[in-house]
Amino acid sequence: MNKQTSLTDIARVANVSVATVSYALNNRPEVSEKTRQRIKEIATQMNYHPNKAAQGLRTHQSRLIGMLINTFNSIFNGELVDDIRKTLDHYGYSLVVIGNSNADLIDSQLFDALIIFNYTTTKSNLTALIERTKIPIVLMANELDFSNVDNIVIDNQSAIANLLKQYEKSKHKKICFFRGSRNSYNSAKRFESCQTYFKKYHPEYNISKHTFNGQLGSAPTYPIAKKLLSEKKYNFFFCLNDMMAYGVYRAASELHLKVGIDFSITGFDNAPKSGEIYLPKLTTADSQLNTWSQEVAKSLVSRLEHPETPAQKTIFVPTKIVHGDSVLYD
Amino acid sequence: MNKQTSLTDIARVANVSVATVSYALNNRPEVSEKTRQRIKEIATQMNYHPNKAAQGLRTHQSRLIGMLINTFNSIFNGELVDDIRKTLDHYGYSLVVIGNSNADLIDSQLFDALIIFNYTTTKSNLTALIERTKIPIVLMANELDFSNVDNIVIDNQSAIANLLKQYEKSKHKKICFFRGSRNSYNSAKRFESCQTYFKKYHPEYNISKHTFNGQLGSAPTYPIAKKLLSEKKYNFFFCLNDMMAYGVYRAASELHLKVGIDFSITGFDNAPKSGEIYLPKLTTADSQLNTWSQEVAKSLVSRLEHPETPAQKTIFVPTKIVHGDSVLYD
DNA sequence: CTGTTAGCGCTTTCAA
DNA sequence: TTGAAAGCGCTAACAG
Repeated sequence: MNKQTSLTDIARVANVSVATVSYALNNRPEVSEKTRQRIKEIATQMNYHPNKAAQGLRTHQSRLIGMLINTFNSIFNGELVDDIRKTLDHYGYSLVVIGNSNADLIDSQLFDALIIFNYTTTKSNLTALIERTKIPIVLMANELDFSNVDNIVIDNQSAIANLLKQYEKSKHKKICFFRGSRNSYNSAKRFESCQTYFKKYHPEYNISKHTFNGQLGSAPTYPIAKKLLSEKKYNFFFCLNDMMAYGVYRAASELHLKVGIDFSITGFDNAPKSGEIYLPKLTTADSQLNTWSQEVAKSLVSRLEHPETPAQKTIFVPTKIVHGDSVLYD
Repeated sequence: MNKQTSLTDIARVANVSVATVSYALNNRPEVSEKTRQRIKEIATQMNYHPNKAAQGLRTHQSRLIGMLINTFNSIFNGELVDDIRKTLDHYGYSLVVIGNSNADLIDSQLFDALIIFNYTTTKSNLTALIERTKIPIVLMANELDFSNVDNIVIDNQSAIANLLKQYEKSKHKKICFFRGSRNSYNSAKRFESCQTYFKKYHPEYNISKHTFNGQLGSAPTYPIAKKLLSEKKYNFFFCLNDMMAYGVYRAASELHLKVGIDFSITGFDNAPKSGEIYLPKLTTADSQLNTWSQEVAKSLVSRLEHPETPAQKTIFVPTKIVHGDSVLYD
């Protein structure tokens, strides 16, 4: 483990001061083009790479953005993370993802900003974390009111409204709901929106009595769906995410029931990876990952580059209905 | 963004020197128990958290272990990452995951060690990266010979041998293979093992002629499988991972063919999350994530704590056959 | 245009 | 048992 080359090493070889080397490598105008070239060459030859710790200590910024996630497993949306990473990269920031119990890293002044994604903890833990962390924060599945946090979340409410429009237009009227756990922000929000809608337009129908917990997964949904489908009590399955919808698909396939004919079904998320082998195509709401990741990156970068920029509080990322053939219309 | 408290701040308040504060907080014997307590209390009160950059600069170690991955999407095994993270955590190291194009972070002396997982690049890129990086490295899907790298990989060969034993015992003899791309280390290794086996035991059967590219996914596999199943040319589907096997399942279901009766099939990985809704249970090889992650963490920690420990070159993590009902025996 | 120097926050040697 | 001080590698203010 022989030492990495440092600025001092280069300075010695180039016969200049460390300052000059620093200027040269940071492309600052203080140095002549000739020296710059010479120093850059030497640096490359000596395989120089700046020491991030030293830079960070000196400048009080790391250009590192931390993303805190619960688990690398689970409902974790990789494409979204990739998108955010790329956008931040473009602005010269690096995304580093850390798990749950490494949250203490955040306190060690390693990150310039923070993205909290898919991170479930008690509200008080999260609040405490935010309160002692003064850097810009984006919450992607929460709505909390702090001066340094932007909440950038899916517009669940309008998406649900659009999805329920499909229900209104459908021939199938006996509706039931599949939701996930109560402490999933998105599942809770979506269900709330359903309730509000039904209280307003179909007050006679108490949807809580027709709601099942599919735990946001196809596996837990499948047996429930199989039972419900055989009983023929429902013919519209309103699923609060796609995975659960595919659990229903599977059950239907085994019962030789035709999706979009014998019954209707909608999902949420437009997660093609999981469902591309299912036919017919599912009618669902696309979370527009691209817009979402752009907003997240933009929020952080602008607050980082212009510290006076205030957090914008809550941004609702629009969704788009993707029309499949899983709903039978009137 | 008012400044974080530093050792100096605490020293001032406690009326001691920074050295004493450092001793106290690092639980070193040089300081009296009384002062230690007093200082610790003050530190907590002042919400002190050590600055990692400063620590790292001074000690030349960060206790940060970087994991380099290709994409956060794809064939990325979250459970495995979680396991590694937990084990490292237990030894006092934090895992941070970074994507593809942020590989330059590695050169910035931020990490004490490196895990390269699921990272596809040209061999020369990877080699160059390893050569200029002097810290301990674990490769999880590659076999490269460098003094600072351990290759800790699935024992594909013995797994394939065990899987092919199922084929030998099966009633179904018309075998075909589903593999992924050639630059997937695991897919390549597995296919190689199949070839070696057939050359030895069934030299008359040239398996390349009966091999299809399912791109390691169920979606690309599905249409190919549907065609093959209808043609009835094959009745044993040997899939180099589970996802492709589920593509075949789906095709079979649509053709009303019974898995384990009309034809046999095996997988690889034992990825329950993806397949738990498929019946009957797939016969596959379990990659024993737990053993794997332990080995990875142990290798790094021991090399970190005892720098004289040499890399052990290649460790093959054993697999275990999981018997399902997808093979019809004689 | 180039060099000298202070100092970021921390650990650790050496002296008291 | 405590403190003074050096220095990790870097940036930037200031002097020349």
